[in-house]
Amino acid sequence: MARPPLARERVLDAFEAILIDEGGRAATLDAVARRAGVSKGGLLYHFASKDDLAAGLVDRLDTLTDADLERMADSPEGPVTYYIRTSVMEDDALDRAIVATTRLAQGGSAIATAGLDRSRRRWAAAIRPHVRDDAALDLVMLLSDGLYFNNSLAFEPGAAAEDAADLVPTGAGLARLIDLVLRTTTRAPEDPEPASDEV
Amino acid sequence: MARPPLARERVLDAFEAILIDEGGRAATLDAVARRAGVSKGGLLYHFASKDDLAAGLVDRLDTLTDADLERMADSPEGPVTYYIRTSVMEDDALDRAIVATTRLAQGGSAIATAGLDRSRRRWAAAIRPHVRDDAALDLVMLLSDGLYFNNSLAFEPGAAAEDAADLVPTGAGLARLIDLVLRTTTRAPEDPEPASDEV
DNA sequence: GTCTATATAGCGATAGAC
DNA sequence: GTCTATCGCTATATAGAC
Repeated sequence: MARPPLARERVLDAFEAILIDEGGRAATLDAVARRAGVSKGGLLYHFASKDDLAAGLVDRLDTLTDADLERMADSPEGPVTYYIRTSVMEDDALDRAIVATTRLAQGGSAIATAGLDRSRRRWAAAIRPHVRDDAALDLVMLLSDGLYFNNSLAFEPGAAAEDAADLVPTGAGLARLIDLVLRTTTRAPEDPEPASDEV
Repeated sequence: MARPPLARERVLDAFEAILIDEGGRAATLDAVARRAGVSKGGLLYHFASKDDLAAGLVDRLDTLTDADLERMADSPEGPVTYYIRTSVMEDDALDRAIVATTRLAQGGSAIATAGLDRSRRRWAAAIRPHVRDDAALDLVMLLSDGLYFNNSLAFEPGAAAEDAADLVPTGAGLARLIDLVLRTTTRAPEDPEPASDEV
């Protein structure tokens, strides 16, 4: 680890913050440097190009994913509950890295797309042993993706924070949703033979 | 409707295509005009500004949402199955409009964010009567969002089309997922829920 | 390691011919 | 209704002083 230069982290924080608060188009080198309290030249000393800045954000996502996988494995509530519960935007370091990287990916950054894909596969692999079958795994993963998708839209400049409240379940609503998912994905099915014929 | 000028539609198609294929940053007026086979001046006759171009895309999304709500209401498989099934990217007009608008929203376009939010609320209102409770509605909506999120990432330049295949269920896997969701959301619960009093 | 100044190119938008 | 030409601005990136 050998803690990286502080200015470098501050630049990365600023990049992340602008991506989240104002969207991908606003995240210019000028804007990032200003927010980080350095000059553009100072920024470019730490990150040689904008692509390098994106790579730095993806590195941060990888590191935070490592830590989250450990926390998830140790979680007393179980990996499924932990994963869904922590998929609502709580503005912690991991949430911010995910939303910021998503913004980059949607702008067209290949490295951001690959980084998101990599983290997602690691979470899926860790969760798989704790759910009934592949359909159940799909359900859990997609639900989490949906939560991030909505939270990320809710944080856009066009959306009032109050309006977002009823888009995504929080508190008791989230608890009921998790309960629903747990019943659906972790237990053996009550009716062992679905025998559905429609597609 | 009084069919709009063809060139206008071609420009909108090109805008959509570039957003989907190359991401938000690549969707410049020059690139859109080139792909549509018109000059930049020609483009700007139909859409006075880039914001106006975004507004045109959102209008298209609204219109396609109208049509989809009708199809969903008439669907013999039922609204829930219809909604989930059609949430995988099939490259039809509605899918393309949604993914393209999502790219714009993540770039920071307030009008795109508002448009997505509006369509999502209309779908939610149409589905609500067909599921058990609000938690079930959340599940269905978030699952659909998750499918779009993944499909939109899979279409990014950084992701090979083959790799995307195992990210999102298709065919039989999708059928099993829908079956799982239907059992979870549409039937009366085996254990009758204690009437909860919040929300 | 951080700054200012500057080069270069690309972007959105306008003007005006046809 | 579509074109070419061009303006003014902003973006990324470089050079070189401190």
